[in-house]
Amino acid sequence: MEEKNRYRTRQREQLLSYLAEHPRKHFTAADICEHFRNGDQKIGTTTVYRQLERLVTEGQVKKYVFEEGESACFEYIGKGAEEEFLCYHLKCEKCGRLIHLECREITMFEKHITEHHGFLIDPKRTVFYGVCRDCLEKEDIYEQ
Amino acid sequence: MEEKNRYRTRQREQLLSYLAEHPRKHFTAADICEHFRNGDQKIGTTTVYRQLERLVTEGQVKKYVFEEGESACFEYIGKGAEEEFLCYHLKCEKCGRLIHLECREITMFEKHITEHHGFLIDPKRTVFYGVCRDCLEKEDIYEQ
DNA sequence: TTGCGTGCAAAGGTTTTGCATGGCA
DNA sequence: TGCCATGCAAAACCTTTGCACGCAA
Repeated sequence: MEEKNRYRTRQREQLLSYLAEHPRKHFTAADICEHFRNGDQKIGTTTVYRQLERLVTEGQVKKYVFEEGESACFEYIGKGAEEEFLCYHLKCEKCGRLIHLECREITMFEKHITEHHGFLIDPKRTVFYGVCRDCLEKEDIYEQ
Repeated sequence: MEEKNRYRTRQREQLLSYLAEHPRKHFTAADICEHFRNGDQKIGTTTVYRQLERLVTEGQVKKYVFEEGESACFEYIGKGAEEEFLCYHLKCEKCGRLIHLECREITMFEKHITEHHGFLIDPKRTVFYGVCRDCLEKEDIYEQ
């Protein structure tokens, strides 16, 4: 999947900057549209959706779906080294923390899925949802 | 959450039977509406949604919500052990197919993540995005 | 008879698409 | 100049709601 010739437009730059200025924050498409609704900053809804889609494909932004009926959330994760670019992410459903997973096991698992199930996983799109260590400990305290 | 007085209607019985006849298969609400579109089997859309919701509440049916804007999937699990039926899914980004993953490796991987990364993965929410076998083959033919 | 269930039509909300125009390289 | 990007309006989609009628118990 080669990067085609792409243009740097005002809209793309502004959108990306905005996300990058707020790491660890979740935005819905609507949030972003709202922010870029006025004056010379204006970005149309369609463009917001299309650029977000591209950024997710490129791996600069993660997309989450939490609850049904809620809009998808987007979070900036940046453009790191090539390796980091390809790493998987864990997302805590309790506290929202995003964990970068650096792990040899997953490479093996990936290979297994490709070879035995004929499926090529896309790490940029894939997110492991679950509960992180800290939140698990809190649960233990309060629920048991 | 007490069960209120509930009626056994033709629609409910037929819907439940249909699901029960296809365990481990996932249906969208649209699939079900489609199936019950004709003749004396007819069930209205609203009823399908409302009964599905009830069945989920009762625990007889599992509901997966993977992507906003895409339909939720429903899967019959019966009245028995609920946890055993939790499995992972692969989603093809090309053709949109949702694939049940039945795989021993992932259990090992899951365990590794829990033990070494302190993160408990939620299979209900987690989906592996990528490209399925069929679409990979098509790509090979046309793109190379 | 009582009140839950059904289903049509319409609403609600998010995301996508068609198409003409705009703008980067 | 050649493409890609933009953005308006409209469509597409999934799901929920209002409301009158139907039907199980």
